[in-house]
Amino acid sequence: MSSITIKDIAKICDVGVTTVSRAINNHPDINAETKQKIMDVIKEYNYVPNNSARNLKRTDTKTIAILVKAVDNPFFSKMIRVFEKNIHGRGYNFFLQHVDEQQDEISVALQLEKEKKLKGIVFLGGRFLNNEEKLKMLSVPYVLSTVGGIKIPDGSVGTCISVDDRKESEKIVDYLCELGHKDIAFLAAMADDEAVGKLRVQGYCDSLEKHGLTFDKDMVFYMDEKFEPYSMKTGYEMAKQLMGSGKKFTAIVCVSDMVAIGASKALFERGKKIPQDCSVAGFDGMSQSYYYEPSITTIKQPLDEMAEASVEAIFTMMETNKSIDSMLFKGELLKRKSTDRI
Amino acid sequence: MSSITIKDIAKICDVGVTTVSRAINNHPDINAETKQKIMDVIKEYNYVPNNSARNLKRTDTKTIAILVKAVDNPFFSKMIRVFEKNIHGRGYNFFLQHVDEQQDEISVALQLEKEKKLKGIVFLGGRFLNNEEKLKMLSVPYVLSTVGGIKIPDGSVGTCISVDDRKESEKIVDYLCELGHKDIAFLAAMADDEAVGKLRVQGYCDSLEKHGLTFDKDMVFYMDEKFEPYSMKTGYEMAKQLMGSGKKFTAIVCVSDMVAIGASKALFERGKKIPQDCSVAGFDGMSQSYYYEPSITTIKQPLDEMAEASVEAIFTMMETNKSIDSMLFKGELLKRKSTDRI
DNA sequence: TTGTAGGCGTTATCAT
DNA sequence: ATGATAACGCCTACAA
Repeated sequence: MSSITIKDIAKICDVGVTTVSRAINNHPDINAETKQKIMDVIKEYNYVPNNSARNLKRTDTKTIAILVKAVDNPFFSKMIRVFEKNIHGRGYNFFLQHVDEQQDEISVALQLEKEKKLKGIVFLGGRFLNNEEKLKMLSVPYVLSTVGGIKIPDGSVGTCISVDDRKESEKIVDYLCELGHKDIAFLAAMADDEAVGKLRVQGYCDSLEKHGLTFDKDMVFYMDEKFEPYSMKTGYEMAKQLMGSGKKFTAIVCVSDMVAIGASKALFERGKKIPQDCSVAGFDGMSQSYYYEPSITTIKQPLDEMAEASVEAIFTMMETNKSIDSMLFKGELLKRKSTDRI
Repeated sequence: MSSITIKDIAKICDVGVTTVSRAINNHPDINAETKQKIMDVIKEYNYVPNNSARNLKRTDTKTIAILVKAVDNPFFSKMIRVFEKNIHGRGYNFFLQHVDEQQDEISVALQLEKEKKLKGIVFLGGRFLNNEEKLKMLSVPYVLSTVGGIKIPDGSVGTCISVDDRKESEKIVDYLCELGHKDIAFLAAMADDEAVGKLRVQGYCDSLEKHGLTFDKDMVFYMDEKFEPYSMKTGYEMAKQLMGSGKKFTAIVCVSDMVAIGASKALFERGKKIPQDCSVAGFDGMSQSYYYEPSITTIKQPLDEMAEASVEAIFTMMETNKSIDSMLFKGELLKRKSTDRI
């Protein structure tokens, strides 16, 4: 049952293992004929080199890992394509690894770093707050992509790339204010979300203040742990809570497009019309927001740019071995049908 | 720069490498104190065992790989959770690997099988038609999950698990017929999709025939390669094509919920009302179909059951080393607002 | 152009 | 309970 190895191939071809290795790895100094013969035998016997053995021995791997937290974030799949293109374009391989909700992404990275002899790591999403100690343990450069506000600890090489959550959140609330809304509810992330969640609420506050509106903490609703975060379901539940609260509101700003869709459903169920009875805004700029009826006003995150910048950053850091300043990207306000003058 | 190894730990603790290995792997015959001391040192030095070396040496790994084609299929993420629960519940580890559109999933599996010493493989989605030769090369049992109609070649151990695409497609078209529709368009998968795509079209035909309606090939629209398959965009484009064709239709059945959402958008753009002017039906039963306005009539695939059956099957095959008959699951017709009497 | 031998970091075997 | 040592499968000096 033990499967075929390079030695077996060597024996069959009546050559040394080195020669087989050369054939496999496209080394230059090998006779074309012998190489052909070896490749034929390899194909015939379905020989597949053992990657563990390779990784163990190899030194210069030219591979970058992308660790994705929460696979089901449709948001990320577009970025991954950009990563792929750009990384391959530079002659590197990349390796996509999913990190599930319970796993700690840094621990996974630490393992992979050794196992695959990585040159760099891109984290797509994830929680890094209060994790400086662990980040410091990473011995290769890393990018926290779509993650803002993390301080890169001295002694490690990394950077953060994200949209300017606070400013963009302010921007979309500004828009609603300009449309004449004064009672604007906010459907936020989990109460303990210190990163994205908090920043977007702050932007909301910034805008209210700027427009002379008073912030009412009861107009902010936080996700319940028991629903999937950022999901339609959670938006639906929050909107029901809002409506049940008796608070008066003419607009709802949501922490994500999916939440906005869920909230809209709750409004429709109560017989409300969007935007006539209530305006609804999202955040992220996912294609769902366009296809929904009515199309949803949102902030489009510049995913392509951010992905490109991430690759750029990781390669720069791999060369210089020095951290780069964090980058904040601007979003784009997409004015659509779900919002209107009051 | 070379990182710390088991030998270093052994030296620091003044014990043999074997003892350290025992500590790491929770072997029974080791003194509790020495074990504690070793674990402390490991923590202090942030030692992480090299997985490549482990995999190389290990024999009994108790791990199953799940290869997912097209991560961004939101459809799969729910199943993955079920897999996780059930596999861990049986004391096995599992490893999630993403396979991108260009990669050949069987080749990836072949590599992983060796690299990770896998005991079994679950393929989630993917194309396997005319790939019997390659499937045969797999030396561990496998399940093709959400994939129907593939013949498991002799000489390998595997099975297929999927919804009964043909029957369920027939079922939803039946429902539209019962509502009085006679001009039913079908937005299908790619023309060359011999699996899911073809089966669902067949179900459509079955139903038409049963109801004494004549099949009109011009009422079937296939996805264009240039759009992302099964996406809202592709549904949108197909619906526009349909409307541009001049064909009369009172209902549209779509190959997926996402396609249905895209198609709905196109209808709305032309000022059509759903379901008053046109009924729309999807397939899959994704939560999106519920949250959309109007909620979309669809066939709900029993994802949980299918995932559980997949795990059940892989473990059974790992024990018996014999293939299992393919399984077809029934879906559930969810009657919602997007469809109505003509 | 080709082959031999040693070692990558770990675990398994066999002593002690 | 613990340790020395030989694999695991591959790559890479170095030698021929």
